[in-house]
This record gives sequence, structure tokens and C-alpha cells, in this order.
Amino acid sequence: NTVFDILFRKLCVSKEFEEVERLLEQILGTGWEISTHILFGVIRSCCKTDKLEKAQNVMKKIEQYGRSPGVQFYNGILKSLVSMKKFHMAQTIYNHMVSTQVSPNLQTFNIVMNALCLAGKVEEASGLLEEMGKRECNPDIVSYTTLIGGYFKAKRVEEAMQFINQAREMGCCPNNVFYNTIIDGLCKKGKMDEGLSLLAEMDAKGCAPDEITYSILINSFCNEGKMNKAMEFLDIMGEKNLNPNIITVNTILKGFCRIGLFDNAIQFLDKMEERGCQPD
RNA sequence: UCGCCUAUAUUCG
Repeated sequence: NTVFDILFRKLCVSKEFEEVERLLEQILGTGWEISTHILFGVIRSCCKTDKLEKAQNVMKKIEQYGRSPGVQFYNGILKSLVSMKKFHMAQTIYNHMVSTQVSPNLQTFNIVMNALCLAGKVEEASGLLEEMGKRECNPDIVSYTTLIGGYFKAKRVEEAMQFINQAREMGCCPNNVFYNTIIDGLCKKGKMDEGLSLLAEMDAKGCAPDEITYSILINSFCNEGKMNKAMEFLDIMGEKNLNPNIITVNTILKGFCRIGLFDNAIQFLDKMEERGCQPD
């Protein structure tokens, strides 16, 4: 499998998809076990380069040899297509999946929800949320977080707030990602005070703020030119034994540069390098 | 019962 992995990787980056198909046919013909992540990688490469027909050929080939991919396999492919914003491709793969009697599960729906939100189709996304309830696949905290993030990005704060309440009413257990998404949404809509009160709430509810929570707040202070507040929160992070990561550092550098404090930026960069945070 | 796969921050790309 290690050899196959290297072989397929190289063939895919050189876009030798004809050769990929031939080789795959040979391997499957021998009945050898070939690991899922290799097949997954091949299909993903096809999709990435818009070789939809190739992706389908490979999929069919796998099926011919009785290796029908399960829902997890599809979820993995759908997720990477969605993160590449290849929505049309994702749609086709989804249709294929359904046509081969593989039922979408909660994760599949959440991926589709994310796709709709990223495509700015929040109405359809909230429609899906309802649909899920009807299909004995109740939305979970991930579904709600995705949808809420979508509404914030669509600048529809009121509706985002409604879904936050709905998530609570439905008894979804809030977690860090849920809080982080909301705090980010509020801060970016100039509602920092509300964001800060959620920070207190999450702490009180046993969701310890993490690196991402702080980078959201620091980013917000930076964008308001309040570098003293940003640095204050960096210190608070340190007190909680959370280390600033490359994103935290980049955020603060941007904050200094934005208002022309280049010396402070360089000073800060040096300090972080000393502390072992290499610039990227 | 427990894990796994899905959602959140910087780069206007």
C-alpha cells in the first residue's frame, strides 16, 4: 500500500489519469486489498482538476470489483470538494451516492449544510435543517453551528440569533466551536460587547475558551485599532497556559501594521521568534 | 458503553 500510495500520488499530480485507471484496474483485478485513503485520494484528485468523468470512472471501477464505498467514504470526498468550493461536483457525487443506495447520515447532511452556507444559500440551508428533523436525523450542534455561521456571514444577524435560541431550545449541548462561531459573528458585526459577554458565559458553562476564541477577540481588537486591548488578551491567554499560534501572531502583526506601527510589529515578531513561534 | 468521520479564527488570496 505504501508503494501504491506513492505511485498514485505521483500519477495524480502529473495528471496521468489514464494511467491511474489502468493501474487501478490491474490492482483491483488481483483482488488485492488497497486502502481506502488511496482510492479516496485518487477520486479527490480527479475532482480537484475538474475531471468529473474520471472520478466517476474510478468510482464505477471500484464498484465493479465489489468494493462499494460506504457513507464515510462519500463524506470524506464531499467534505474536500466542499472545502474546495466545488459545489457542482459535490452535487454530482451526492447524487451518485444516493443512486447506489448509500443513505446519507447526519455528517453527510452537515456537509451539505456547510456547502449551502458557503454558497450563500442560507434559505436552502435552513430548509435542510427542517428536512433533517422530518427524516429522523435530528440536527445536532454541528448543524446549528454551521447554519448560524452561514447567517452571520450573510450579514443576517437577527436570523442567526433566532437559530442560536432554537439550538438551545432543542437541547443541543453547546461546545467551543458553537461559542467561537457566535463570538466571531458578533465581533465582526461590531457587537464586541455581546461577544465578550458570551466569553464569560462559555467559561461559566464549562467550555474553556481556547486559542481560537482568543484569536477571534484579538482580531477584533486589532481591527478597531485597540492594540493595547489585543495585547492584554494575549497576556490572558498566557495566564491560561494557551500558547499563541501562527494565526494569533499574524493577526497581531496585521494589527500593528494596519495603523503604521511597524516598529512594534517587528519588535513583536522578534519576541515571538525567540519564544519559538516561527513566521510562515 | 466508548471511539471515528462533519461545523469556528489570520492571509482580500
